[in-house]
Amino acid sequence: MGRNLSFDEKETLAKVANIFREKGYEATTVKDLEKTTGLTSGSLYNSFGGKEALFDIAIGFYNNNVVRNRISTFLDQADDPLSGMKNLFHSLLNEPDGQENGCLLTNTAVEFNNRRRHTTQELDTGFSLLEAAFKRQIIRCVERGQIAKHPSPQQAATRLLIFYQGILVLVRAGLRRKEIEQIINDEIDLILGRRF
Amino acid sequence: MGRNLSFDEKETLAKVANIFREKGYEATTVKDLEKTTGLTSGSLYNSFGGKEALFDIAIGFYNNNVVRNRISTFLDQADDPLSGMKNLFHSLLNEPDGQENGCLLTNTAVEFNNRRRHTTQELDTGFSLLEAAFKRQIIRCVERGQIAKHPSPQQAATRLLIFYQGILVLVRAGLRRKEIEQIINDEIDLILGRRF
DNA sequence: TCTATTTTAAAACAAACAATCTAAAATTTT
DNA sequence: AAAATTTTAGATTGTTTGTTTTAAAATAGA
Repeated sequence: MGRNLSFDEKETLAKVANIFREKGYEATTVKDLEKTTGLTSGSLYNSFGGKEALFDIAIGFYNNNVVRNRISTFLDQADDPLSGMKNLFHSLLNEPDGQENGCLLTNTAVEFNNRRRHTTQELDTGFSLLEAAFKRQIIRCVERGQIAKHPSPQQAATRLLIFYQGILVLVRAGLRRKEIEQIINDEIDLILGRRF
Repeated sequence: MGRNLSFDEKETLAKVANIFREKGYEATTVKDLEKTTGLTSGSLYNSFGGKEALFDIAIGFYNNNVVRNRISTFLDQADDPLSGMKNLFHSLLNEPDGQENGCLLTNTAVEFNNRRRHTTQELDTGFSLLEAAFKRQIIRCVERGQIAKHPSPQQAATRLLIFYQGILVLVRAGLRRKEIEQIINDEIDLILGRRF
């Protein structure tokens, strides 16, 4: 058995997912991947296959790490479920690095329409992850008495998913941050059926 | 003064806008442009400049023709403003050609983040066109007594814009058409403040 | 009809692309 | 320490990319 990999696979995939998130699949070159990971194309191809395979792996990584982590932090672990929900949406507007790269799932869904069937499947997984978390959170809000019993938590969750994606489109374009900031609380209250 | 152009400029731009809408900027090659327009690269470069210039021109065309035309047909010319609004949203789910290409503005906003500043400007124009039309329509709904006087037509219009973009993301990925179909009427009623 | 000017088609261009190959370096196992 | 096996870096591959050039065809105006 020869030597081991000199790089941390998760760390590399995080970097890869991030550059794909920033530039999209087509605009990202293998040279870009070399630069951000610090590896050469030989290493990348040896470990992951080609650019396309790397992209698919990166999306899976994004689902199982980034998305799940955000759901866990903002929703499941939140003491106050309603505030947690709102915080999650507000966090879309203030990305840590100041860039406006949106979400890899959103960006990929738009870049490829229904051409690439297997990414579509990964995307559906990611969207379903979000939607299911929204639904859980709505039920928690009801249990805490923060909102009235909702006629259809499932439908409300899908609405939130659409709202979530819509925000990410405008964020990605760098448009209307201030307006969206003010809208989020109202819209969530509205979808969740709070009356004032 | 030599000969005139042998092709119709508007017709060509419509085809160009459509292929960019389908495949995105990066994935569209000059060969694709030649194929869909029936012109050679020489003609295209002579008339419009390069690929990038052609893209910018195509977005302008899309705003001033496709978007404005949809607003006019579904909203401004609708006898029943509330139904017109709902019809516009439902039309997103059933594109005539069966493909799911979404909207050129949405797709472009996501493909380029805030890298390309001049497309950002055209995008803002397009989004504002939609938002302003939504606002007009809300006011018309109030005048007709279809909804109660809205506390902030402007804010509601922005919400509709976000909802609109969110739908286009899911449509583009070919996901959840049936669910969205059922949600549209409720969500519009909700944003517009109809009580049941 | 003639001339000037433009469009057009096809070939040609350099640059950039994803992908592969090669030989050397590294390190695990024996 | 030796042998086996893998990673690695760098060079190189053949394609594809966007763009330009060329010469011929077309046509508007005089």
